[in-house]
Parts: sequence; C-alpha cells; structure tokens
Amino acid sequence: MVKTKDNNTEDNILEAAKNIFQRKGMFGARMQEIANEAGINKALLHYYYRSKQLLFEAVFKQAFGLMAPKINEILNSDLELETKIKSLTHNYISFVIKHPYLPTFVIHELNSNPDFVKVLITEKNFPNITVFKKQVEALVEEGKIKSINADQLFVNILSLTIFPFIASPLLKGFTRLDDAAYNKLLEDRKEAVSDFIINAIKF
Amino acid sequence: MVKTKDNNTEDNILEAAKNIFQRKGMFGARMQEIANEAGINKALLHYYYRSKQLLFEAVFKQAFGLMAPKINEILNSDLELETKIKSLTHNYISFVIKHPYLPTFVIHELNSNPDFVKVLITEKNFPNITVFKKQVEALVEEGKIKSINADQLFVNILSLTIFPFIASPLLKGFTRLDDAAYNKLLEDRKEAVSDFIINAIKF
DNA sequence: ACATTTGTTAACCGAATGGTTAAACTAAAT
DNA sequence: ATTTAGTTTAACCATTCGGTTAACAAATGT
Repeated sequence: MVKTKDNNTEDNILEAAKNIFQRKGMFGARMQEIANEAGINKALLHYYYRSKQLLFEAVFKQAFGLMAPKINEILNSDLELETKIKSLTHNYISFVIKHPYLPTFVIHELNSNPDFVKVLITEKNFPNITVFKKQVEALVEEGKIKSINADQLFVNILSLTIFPFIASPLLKGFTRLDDAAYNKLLEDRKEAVSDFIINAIKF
Repeated sequence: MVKTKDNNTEDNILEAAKNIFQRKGMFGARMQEIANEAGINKALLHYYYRSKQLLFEAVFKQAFGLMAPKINEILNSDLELETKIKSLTHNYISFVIKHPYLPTFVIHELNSNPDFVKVLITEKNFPNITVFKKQVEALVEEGKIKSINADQLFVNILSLTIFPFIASPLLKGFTRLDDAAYNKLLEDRKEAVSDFIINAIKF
C-alpha cells in the first residue's frame, strides 16, 4: 500500500505537535494532547519520536527551516538596496500572515534555550548578513543614503516586520482594533513597512 | 516589630516568583523552585498566594503595571510630536535595559492567554493612544509630516523599541555580535531609533 | 502458507508536581 | 504566665505526566 498524505502517521504527528507546541510552548504542551490532535495513541508518539524533547526538536527545526531560507535568499541576492528591502518585507510579511504562530514559537523557545542558537548558526541555511552589510556600508560611504549602522538597519527591518505578529494581542489592545481591522493593518504593512524604512534612509 | 523590606516574606516571594516566571514562563516554573529562590518552604507560597495561578497573576500584574504607565504618561503628554517620539523611545529603551525579561514575559503570556487583554484594558493605567493619534492626524492634515496612518506609526514605534529585546538570542545569531557588542547596539538605539523614525516621517 | 518486520493499542509505572494538613514556633497583647 | 494571632515547617496526598511493556494487527518478504 502506498502511504497517502492523510495516512502518514509520522507527518500527522509532526503537524499535530506543531499546532500544540506553537500554541502552548514546550512545557505547556502535553503528549496526550498531541496524540489526541493526531488521532492516535500516546505510545505511538514515542514509537516515532523517542521523547518529548526529540519531538519538540523536530518541530522546532521544521519551523525554523521554513523561516530562515526565505530571509537568507533575499539578503544575499544582488538586488538594489531599495528593491531588496521592499522584497524582504513584502515577502516576509506575506509568509508570516500564512504562518502567524511561527515567529512567536521560534523566538520564545530560543529565549528559554539561548544556546540552541549556536547549533542553528552552523546549519547551512542560517541567514548571513555580510553581503547586506557591505551593500549598506558602500551606499553610506558614497553618500547615496543617510548614515546608518548596517546592523541597526537590519534589526529595524526585522523588528518592523515580525513584532506586530508576536505582540498581536497586546497591540490589538493598545490600538483598540478588532481582529478584522488588525488583520487589515497587517496586510497594509506589506507596503507600509518598506515605505517607512526607505523614507528613513533616503535623502 | 516593624517589617523591614528584607524580611517581608510576601514581597520576597513575589520577587522570587518574578525571576522564575520570567525565565521559565507559567508552565515551566515549579513552585518548589520559587520557594527555594525565596529561601522558604513551599507551603508558604500557598499560605500567601493560594495557588500557582494566583501567584502568577500577581506577578504578571506587577510586571504589566511597570510597563504600561510609562508609555501612557508620555503618549498623553502635550509634547510636540518629534520630542514625544524621542522621549518615548529613549525612556522606554532605558527602562527595558533595566528590566530585560519584562516584555518577553508579558508578550508570551498574553499570547497563551489573549483574553487576559480584555481584563487589562479596563484598568486605569492601560495605555490609550487617542491623543497621540489625533496629534499625528493633525500634522498629516497640515502637511507638516509625511502621510502615515497613526496606528501604523504607533506599531512601528513599539516594534523598533521592544523587538530587539524579545528576540535578542535570534538577533545576536543573525548579526554575529557577542553579548557586549549587542548590549552596545541596544544602548545606541536610545538615539538611533528616534532618529530613524523622525527621518521616516519628516519632509 | 509461513515468518518476519512494522505499526498500533490498552494498561500500567514511577517520578514529579500542585496543593493540603496539622503541628510547632514567634512575638505581641492580656 | 497565658492567650492569641500570625508565620513557618515537615510530612503527606492525589493527580498528572512522560515514558514503558506486552500483546495484537497489518503489511511484507520468502
């Protein structure tokens, strides 16, 4: 029998675990809950992934593996800076709208286990910003954009892109927007963020 | 006998719980661990705060109570917009440098329990941005700053201010900065963030 | 047809954890 | 000195949770 996507228990587990872990975090999640979500017996979780820790790492790596290459690819492209920033924010915001739990999950778990970054850094797709930095420094040197530290600019780009997703309950509270209006605001950011950044650095 | 600050068990517990909860979150934290940190017996925790849930809520409200009024006060001051933004980012970044775990804690717990925002919103010190919005809209109307949606601007300010603290392990990885260099970058943001924002909105 | 491997389950286990209890200690009030 | 109210502790309890076992079922190979 050929395994169809629907019956592939291993993938079902990963999908279920992703949902539960992303909603409740490593400690809040219960193996039983994941088993229920996957529609299987709890022992099967241990059959496929030996322990909660290993299951968690599998989910984490999949999540991070979705986020990182996207950034990396654009950062190292040979686009002009302005186009690059537009592409970076537009693509990334679109991507996160489809996977809204992803950044929260990655960032929270990296906070409770900072040393894990050291492992991630060695992996092939981990974003490298040296090309981007050189590009920014050259433009500053040539007087084509306002003077700005490249690391700061990079941090700004990610902040403006990702934070509204991580802090959405808080920001919904502050702005008094309902879900629909807040989603509209996020949608608008596909354009608004790059406009804002480019205004900030161009003369 | 007058209770001194050092021996006030109730406050000791809150302080210990703050440390543990902020490092491990609601689920990761153990009552025994909090008791150890406070140098007391586990049963005392339940004597002063009836349950883990109530202890957690006490810590959370204290944490939020430190963050919110600061924002609120400045937002509703009658400073000129440019000065207000400078004050907002400078003060807030300084504040978070002193309490680096705070935003992570608040945001993560609000994510696992979004309905709690509804409770917070009703409290007196919860930030209200209507004054700020009117101010921005008026300046746009008069053509004194570039056209920008006030909610978006507010979201941008908070993103640029808070995100580098929440995502510090990740950003340290991306930028390849060590702890000292990253702290320097955060320190620099006291000025850099407001410059960036003001550049983005002024003609 | 039979044997072997792979997938799945119900029942169970030990450790950890949040919470309780009842007794002991302390210090001020009577 | 005795009472009283507040504080602290050790021991204990019930439940939850991650993980294991052993038996069974379904697929696969020979």
